[in-house]
Amino acid sequence: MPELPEVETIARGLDRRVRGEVIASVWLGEKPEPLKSPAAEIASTLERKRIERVRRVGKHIVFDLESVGARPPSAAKRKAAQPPRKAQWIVHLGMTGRMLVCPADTEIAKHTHAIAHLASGRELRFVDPRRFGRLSVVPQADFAAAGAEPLEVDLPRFLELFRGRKTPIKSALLNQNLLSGVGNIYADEALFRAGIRPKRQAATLTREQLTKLHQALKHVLKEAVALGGSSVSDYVDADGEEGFFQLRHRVYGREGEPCLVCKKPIKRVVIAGRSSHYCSQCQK
DNA sequence: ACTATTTCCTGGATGC
DNA sequence: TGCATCCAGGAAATAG
Repeated sequence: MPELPEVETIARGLDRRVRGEVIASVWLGEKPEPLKSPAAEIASTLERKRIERVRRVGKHIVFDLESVGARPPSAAKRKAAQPPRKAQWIVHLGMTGRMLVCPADTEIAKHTHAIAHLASGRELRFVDPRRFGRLSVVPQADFAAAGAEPLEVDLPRFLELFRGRKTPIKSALLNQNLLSGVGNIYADEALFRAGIRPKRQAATLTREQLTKLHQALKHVLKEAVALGGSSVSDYVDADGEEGFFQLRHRVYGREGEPCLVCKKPIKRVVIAGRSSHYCSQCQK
């Protein structure tokens, strides 16, 4: 389940492997579900573009693109409607989405929904069994996440995010319109490190508690990025390498196991349809 | 304007 | 072994 650290790891790997490559042509699968933009628009936007850079915004992978096609032959034509020279390809991996870079003769995996044929002969493939992932294009280069970047948000803005919110703090952390990039694992891990129960109403948290949460969230995300993310289920990065942050999980996926601080069994409750793990002794 | 719930989707785990 | 059922969850859609 790719969250900020996993997407960051994948985006860095993709940047290293396909930066500077030109997308020659694009194949899109039959089923339209993973396509947020119309297929024809995706294809026409991606083709004959150079990948200038690959980076992460929230949980999205952003490909910054620039046209490489022949210049218009005349000034008159240049004035006519030209496709934008700059554009962005936005990929959301959902739960099970993967971006593979491989030689063209590599066998096409089941659930392959999109293939970008690169001028070098290699291919960039989007594979997503559960089809929660989404592909879209931004004709200009102005994609922005809805919420704040967790690694950049300062304390005053962080405090402001939760003011007056009656929803459980866990739900608020998962709300991408508030913070972009936090998912189930890192919400649970940050709340444990901050000593806050996931069901606590966001608005009832003290300034001191939110300050602690602000620090805990940044700390846990940075540590996870440094370790290449958490490999649970089948997550691997762009090179097929697993992350190691799952070895540092203190509550996520540890229901019934002893708290690493106080030895009390870790509890699991469902909040907004999501498993939430916490220690009833250490978190209040 | 918020908040809570439902829905989408498939593979792996579980139970009989 | 086989078959049915449940579960995982990001985020959009829907309901309240």
